[in-house]
Amino acid sequence: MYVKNLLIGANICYNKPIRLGWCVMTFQERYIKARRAVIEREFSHLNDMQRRAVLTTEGPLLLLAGAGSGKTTVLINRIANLIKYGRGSDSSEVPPFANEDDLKFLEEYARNPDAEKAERARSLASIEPAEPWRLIAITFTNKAADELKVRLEKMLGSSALDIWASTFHSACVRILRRDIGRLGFSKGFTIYDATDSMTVMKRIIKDFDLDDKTFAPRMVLSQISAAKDKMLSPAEYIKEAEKRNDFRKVKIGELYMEYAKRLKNANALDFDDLILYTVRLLLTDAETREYYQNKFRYVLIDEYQDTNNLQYLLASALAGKWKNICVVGDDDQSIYKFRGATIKNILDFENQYPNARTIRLEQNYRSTGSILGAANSVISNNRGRKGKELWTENEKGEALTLYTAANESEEAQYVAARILEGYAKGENWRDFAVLYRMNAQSNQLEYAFKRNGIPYRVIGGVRFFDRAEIKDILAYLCVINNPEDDLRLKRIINVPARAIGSRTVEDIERISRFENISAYAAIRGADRYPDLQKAAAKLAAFAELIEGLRAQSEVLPLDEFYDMVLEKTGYIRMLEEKESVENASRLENIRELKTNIISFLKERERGTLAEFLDEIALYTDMDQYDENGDSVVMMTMHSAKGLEFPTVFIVGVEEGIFPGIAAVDPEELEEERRLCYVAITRAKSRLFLTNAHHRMLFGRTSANRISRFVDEIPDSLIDRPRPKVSYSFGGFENPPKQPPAAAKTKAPLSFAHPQDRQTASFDFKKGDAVEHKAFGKGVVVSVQPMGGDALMEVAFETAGTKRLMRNTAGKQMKVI
DNA sequence: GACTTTAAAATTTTT
DNA sequence: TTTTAAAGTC
Repeated sequence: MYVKNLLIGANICYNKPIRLGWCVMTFQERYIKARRAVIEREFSHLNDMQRRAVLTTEGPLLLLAGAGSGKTTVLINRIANLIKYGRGSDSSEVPPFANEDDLKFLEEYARNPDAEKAERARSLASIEPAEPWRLIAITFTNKAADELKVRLEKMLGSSALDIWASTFHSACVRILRRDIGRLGFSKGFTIYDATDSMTVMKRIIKDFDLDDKTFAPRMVLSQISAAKDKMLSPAEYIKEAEKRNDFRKVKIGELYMEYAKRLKNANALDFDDLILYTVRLLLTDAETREYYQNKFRYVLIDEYQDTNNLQYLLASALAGKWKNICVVGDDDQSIYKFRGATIKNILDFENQYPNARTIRLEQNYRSTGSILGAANSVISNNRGRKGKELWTENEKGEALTLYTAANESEEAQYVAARILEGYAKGENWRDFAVLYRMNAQSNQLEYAFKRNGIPYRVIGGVRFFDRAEIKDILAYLCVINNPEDDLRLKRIINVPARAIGSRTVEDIERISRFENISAYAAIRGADRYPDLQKAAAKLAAFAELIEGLRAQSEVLPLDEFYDMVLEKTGYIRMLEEKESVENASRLENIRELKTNIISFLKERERGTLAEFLDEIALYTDMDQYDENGDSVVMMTMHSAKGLEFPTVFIVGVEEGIFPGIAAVDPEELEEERRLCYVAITRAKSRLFLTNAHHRMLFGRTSANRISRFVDEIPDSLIDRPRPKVSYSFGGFENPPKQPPAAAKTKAPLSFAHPQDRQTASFDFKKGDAVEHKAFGKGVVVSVQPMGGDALMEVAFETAGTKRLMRNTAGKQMKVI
């Protein structure tokens, strides 16, 4: 009885005042306990570790969050806690005004919360609740940042909008737009993306008369990026190279110097610069530093395992005053070393902050036991880990399936067959994802999916924002916004053709270099330079065009202005003049860009051109991926990070592909293994691994051994095919009669030859006027046959343009 | 200055 | 194999 009372001592103390002799808790202890109990109640939907992470608000915190462990949920709740209770859950302070009555109230409220008393409870339990603007949460992708924003707003209402939830890069842009003047740049800087940097570097290498094999632009740029990561200026870089008598490195240093100079002249910053200059600003300018350090009482960094040195410095600088820095990451999911990410940041966190606390989130809510077992088993072969083992209460589920195909096209057909099978059983297309090591592998899969009428989307590869027409239009907008932007000006000066040829452009370049003015300035003063006399009239007309649009950009709403740019520049006319499939899709893309503008305007009603360009500069394809459309998705394993799917296929699990041929040293191999871990843990309930006996890649056929990663999965978790099940049969035309495992049920449908598949009774042609039950009237824009089905694009009068599968949509739609 | 041919390169790529 | 850029031709 005594023992029991002691164990539940706290409860006893609630009822009986402290007079009872055996109850040794002081007022302070009881208050802290009651306060914590009150706050804990609010997060009772979380598991113990998650809750602990939410309630640990003060000081440095390392959150090791395994795949599928509810990381984002924790982040959101932690922010909510900070805003509502401040450091109440993580402090031993007792408010000086608190009395016995308050304590009793808290104790009672903890046991029996009463909505009417919530406000008093909150004020007694909180200590300095954080104003939303005191929080900064940094992620890597816009997608993650947006998700954070949306979920925070849902939870906290509009006050959530004051939280800085953004990517590293957009946070930096925000800081720099305010204060970059202190570094001698103008606030109107433009942002160069990777392609822009490449263009500049190619040009420099040419101007320097260097061999682009010894000095491959890609390699030079990555050296420069590495230098910036170490905060080395061009001069320092050269000095270091000279000290080591490294001629090649000296040359690279000179290229770096010229690159920096050209960007400076163009008033442009590349992606690395955005962070570099922000860090430099914070380190050198006390005023700016103090402003932000004071402001951000709580700093949260997501995906910490993927941060590079600069990002690490930025995070440390921002958290410099309050030291309330919470980093979330998973060392096992670090897959971006080649981009400068260093796993050291997460491994050394506890050394950097000796008083850091570490919490592991190891319960996985996503995958079956088998999938998790496979993932754990593979990753356990890596050394240099923080150590963490995921576990789950989910059921064991189906075993993994390994399928060995004869060649890559049979492999693709196998994947298609399994998907058709699942679809026939009522699963959605979007429940399937196919992951590969490199984009080049998507081709055969696309063929197979087309043959079988499976709607699909490929993420990555040729990117929307890398398409020529999109870059052209954006270049126009950039030049209008900032005519000094030489790079983009050169891109569009003769697109569409204005009879301003490469000769003239070279003259302009020479003059602008010689006079140390921008290309645009040279163009405006064309009649003053003898070399430009001949082209002067055309150049003047071009300058006139830009000036005119520039004036309009200040008065017209952005979407109307966009239309005007398309028209006045003659870009649309150029595409319409020559009718072709390519041009049609280009027009489509340009229209797509307008939807971006419109949705941007929805967010910010009076958004300016400059603001739009900022947002678009940091935008990627992944941000366009919406989970809502129903189609199978294909992407690289890298792109899949952070996503989840009921069924996942990992194709090409072969030595030389995955792990890739370049993964020679142990460190690189470990990175590949982490990539494997990421890929496996994307799957919720079913996982297929496939390899091929012979594979043609880049025009060469090779026979690869099966990936070592497969061998690292215990036999008990994976169904391997019976020996020689398929390869005596050859390609997909002669598939194995009985595909192994998982396919035991009715395979025939899935292996039907394409031509056997029922042809639809619906027939739609391009140009048909149609009426759809749900979408109303419209016109068929395109019909692309896909196996027995067809993918149609239909422009509806009110519902916009939709992509529909003929056999499905045909039931809802008729020609009118 | 526009168009055509040829040659070389192809991990992965959050911004 | 496929894509893209740079050199060559009209």
